[in-house]
Amino acid sequence: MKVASVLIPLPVPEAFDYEVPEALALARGDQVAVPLGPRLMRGVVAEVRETTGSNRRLKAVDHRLDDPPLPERTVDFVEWAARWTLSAPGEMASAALKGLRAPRPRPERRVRRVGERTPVKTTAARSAVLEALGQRAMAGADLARAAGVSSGVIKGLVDEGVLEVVEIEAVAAFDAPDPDHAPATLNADQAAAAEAIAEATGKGGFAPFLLDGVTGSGKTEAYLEAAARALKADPAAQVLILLPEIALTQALIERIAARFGAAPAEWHSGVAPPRRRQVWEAVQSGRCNIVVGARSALFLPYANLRLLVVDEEHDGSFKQEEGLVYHGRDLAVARARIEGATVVLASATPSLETLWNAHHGRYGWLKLEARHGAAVLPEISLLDLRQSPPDPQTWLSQPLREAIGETLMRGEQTLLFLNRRGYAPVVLCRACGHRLTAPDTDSWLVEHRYTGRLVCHLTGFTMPRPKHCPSCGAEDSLVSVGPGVERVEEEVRQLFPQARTAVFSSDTVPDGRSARALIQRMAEGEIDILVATQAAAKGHNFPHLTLVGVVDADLGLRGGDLRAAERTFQLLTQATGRAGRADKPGRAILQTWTPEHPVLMALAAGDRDAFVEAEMAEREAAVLPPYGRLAAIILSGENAAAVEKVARELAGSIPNAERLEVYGPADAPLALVRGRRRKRLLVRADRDVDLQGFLRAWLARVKVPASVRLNVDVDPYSFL
DNA sequence: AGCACGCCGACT
DNA sequence: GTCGGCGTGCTC
Repeated sequence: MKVASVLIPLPVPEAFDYEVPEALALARGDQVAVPLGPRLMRGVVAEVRETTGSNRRLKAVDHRLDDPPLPERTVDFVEWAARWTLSAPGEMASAALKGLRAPRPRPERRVRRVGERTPVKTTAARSAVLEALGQRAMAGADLARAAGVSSGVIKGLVDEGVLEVVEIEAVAAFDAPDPDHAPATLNADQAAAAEAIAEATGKGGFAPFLLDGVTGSGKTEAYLEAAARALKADPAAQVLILLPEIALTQALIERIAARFGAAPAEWHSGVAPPRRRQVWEAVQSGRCNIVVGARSALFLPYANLRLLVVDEEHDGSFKQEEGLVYHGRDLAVARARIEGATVVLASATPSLETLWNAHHGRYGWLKLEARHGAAVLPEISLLDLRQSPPDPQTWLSQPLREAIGETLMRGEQTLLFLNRRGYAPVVLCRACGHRLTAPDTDSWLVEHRYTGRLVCHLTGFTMPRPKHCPSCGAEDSLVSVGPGVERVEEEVRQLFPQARTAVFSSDTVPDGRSARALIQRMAEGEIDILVATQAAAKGHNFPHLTLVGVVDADLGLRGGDLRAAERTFQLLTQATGRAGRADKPGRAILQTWTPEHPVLMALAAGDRDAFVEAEMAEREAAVLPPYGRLAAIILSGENAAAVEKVARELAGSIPNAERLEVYGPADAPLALVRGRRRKRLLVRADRDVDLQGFLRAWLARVKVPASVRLNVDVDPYSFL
């Protein structure tokens, strides 16, 4: 008897076994319908094996589905990713089936002539229709427009049998990219990098690279050239380019279309479901060669994936925190290993993990030193706020104000960077000191003046600004504390009433279209001063921008999170890198209360190596990533006592392990979210410890009631 | 995730 | 006396 292990999209720890009917030939990767309790479910065959009967009565696979099978390597990847992240393999498999939720796009309906048949009654309108149509097949609406008649005329002809409606299956066109369409001219560094990547891809087998080059050094041209060579050597090769944010995809798609004469497939949550099915099927059948997407594109069923690029690899947005918890960059490397493909991690400020791998020779290290085109790094200076403090209730110091004024006089642009949405991050009561928080959540309510409301950035809760303090009832006692981008813009408007200002944050540009519109206005010089959060720090270039002011360079350094320094360095490098061109040198001014901080000193000196060295030394001393590994266990539930109990049981049943410690349980940094109490345990292990094995053994010892949710985050990125 | 079974309040 | 609340448990 044949038995199939089937991955089912449920939070169960393993595949379920089913008997395979004699008549059904099944293979790993096939999609099947299997009975589960009273219903039929979609599943993916993980394994088919011969057995001599079972001690358990198995249900039988119902039938094989029409949908194409997952390639074997895709199943390998899904199973590996589930083991790595300690998540249910079936749920991981269902991430690879996301494109199949929607039906194919509706077939297009067109009308055409039936033979030589003519209408019984000929009218001017009917003649015009037949004239406009000729022997073609046209969409009814187009034909009506072309003939200048109403759609009723066409319908009449169809009813009479003179015209017929034909359905044309909308076969998605994925034009083959032409590697020779418009090659870029590369400098020596770029050419060498492209050559190294292309050579590895041609040879086949797993080959990871760090593509390391400052903004403007032309990383994109280099990896696109490598992709072109890979496609030239093997026209069936597939290339995946991952970006941290959907907002960046459009620009890259246009560059690829220009370079290859054909647009790549786009894959992210904003793509319409029917289109997703087309992309899924085209990727599975190998009809599509280049995919540009967000991290979820990692789960597509590639027929022949040869090259993966993770652009801006340091970016925290690659970490998925909800649902399946995984790091897109790490899984990209794993997928490349499983596919025997080349993977390129590109960044101007690589993550310490990636730098560690490059330093230790695990990744090839491709450096782009030469600055491409005319870009020059801005001159960065630290502005000591202890010496020139801003006036009370303002946030821009005198020297920064003067610099903005000078820039304005020269007709150039200023970017003021503050990574804080809204008007004021905290609202508190002067009478009793109470800080306003969302109900059932431990996070401050942020004041937004554009909408006139208080907003919880964690849960989305909003309320009007109250008249009375909700704690002590005092009237008109609430004050807004600290600056957000809206408040800085208010200050700018008062200082420079003649300047054209705008705010760029996820509140003012909620979608890709409005973001592009604002970026365009900025690029065309219609804005003098842009106040922006990190939403504007990434990947946009503004030719007239010559001054970047960082309002609060200390912001990310507070809080003492593992990656605080690293994130701040990356973010501020990106933000300050926006300024300047060869003919208009830029400068960046960082306002700080701690100019002696090593991160800021390294930034001012433009010395990434110094920063990396200092930060690596600290991580090494504490054996933290990349020298060690971490895993977080978050318990949450509405019943605080039940959460507490599970936390205690977990703490009481830690397996013995060497070179590994468990910290906690402690309240998670946000101990209350949407009424759910949250506790956290943190595991630290040396690099060579089997962390996942330890976690599996540990969690198997404790029974978690349904009222408490347990989330495992292997290699956590943020610590909330 | 569904969908069952299983013990305690407001209704014909 | 029942109908139904969703807490707990199972699905090969």
